[in-house]
Amino acid sequence: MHATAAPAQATVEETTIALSALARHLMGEAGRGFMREVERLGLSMPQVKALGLLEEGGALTIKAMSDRLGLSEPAVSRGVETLVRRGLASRADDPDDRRCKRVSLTAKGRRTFESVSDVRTAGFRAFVESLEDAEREALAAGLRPLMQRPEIAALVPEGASR
Amino acid sequence: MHATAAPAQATVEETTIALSALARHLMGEAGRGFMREVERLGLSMPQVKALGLLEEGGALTIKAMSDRLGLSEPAVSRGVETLVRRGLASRADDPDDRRCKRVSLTAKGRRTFESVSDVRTAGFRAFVESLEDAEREALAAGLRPLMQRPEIAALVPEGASR
DNA sequence: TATTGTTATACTCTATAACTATA
DNA sequence: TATAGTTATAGAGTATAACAATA
Repeated sequence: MHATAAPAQATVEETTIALSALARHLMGEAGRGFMREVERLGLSMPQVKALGLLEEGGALTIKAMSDRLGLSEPAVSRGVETLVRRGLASRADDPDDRRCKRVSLTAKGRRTFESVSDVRTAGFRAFVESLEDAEREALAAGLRPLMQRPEIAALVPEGASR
Repeated sequence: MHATAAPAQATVEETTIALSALARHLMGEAGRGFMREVERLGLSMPQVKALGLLEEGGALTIKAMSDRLGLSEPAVSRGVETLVRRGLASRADDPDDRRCKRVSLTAKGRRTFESVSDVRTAGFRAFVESLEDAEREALAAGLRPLMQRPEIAALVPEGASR
């Protein structure tokens, strides 16, 4: 055992435990309002995921959605059918490959996803607002370096940093 | 607008945005292995939640589980039946009120939940290990004050801090 | 022949309603 | 009369298999 190895290892475990506890708290607390909103809109979780996928992804094929959602093609086909029937998505023939259908979000679908997404963000905001100034400042300082990572920065919604 | 209000408000929004992005990253990344383990064990999400409830809660009635899981009593009754059949939970008559059944975790059920829980923690640990030393130190410093909050400290598993 | 999407079928999970047994 | 739990039934969502259209 090296003296220099101990602190880093301790920080890994300490940070893992703290991060786990925080994540569980956020999922439980902020997730409640999220699930209520999803239910209020009469959506299922896979449908919400599909809307989120389409919101970032553009015009996707059933196959592409099936791969990224981890659902069978028939399940996606039927799910998309439901979204189209409710006016949240639209289906168009692909001119380049007529076997494919291209699924896109309608304006209503986009609004619906944003509504769900806003409720989730509001849950996180409520948590942040519940913190003491010192706690919030410390948390902000701890998160700031992580936001430089592209894989995390990519998850910031478009107009959020304005 | 007061000059002192602006920084705090800015920190709330900045922190909310960063926390949202981190939470989404963790749910997506660490959640993947979690879902794989749940599937590998042939469990559904409500079953996992039920195991978690029983793990902390002790001997619960169907009614109590129904309330806390947000599921109907018949759904819980059948779900528990499945857990009992698989040897993960046990059902006993309540001697004080013979209308009630008391549901508890078996040793196998406890091991099963810990297995699922460990995979989730491992996902968080992998993220923490992926960080640079400076990032990890900063995150640890940012989380430390939050761990003083009882509602978050309560979510730390029993033997985790040893 | 291979691939995309849909339809056919069966299974699981859920909720509401009706029922049994206790209180 | 009210409550805890189960059973009956129906609806939503899923997967596998079989099929149609296109490449």
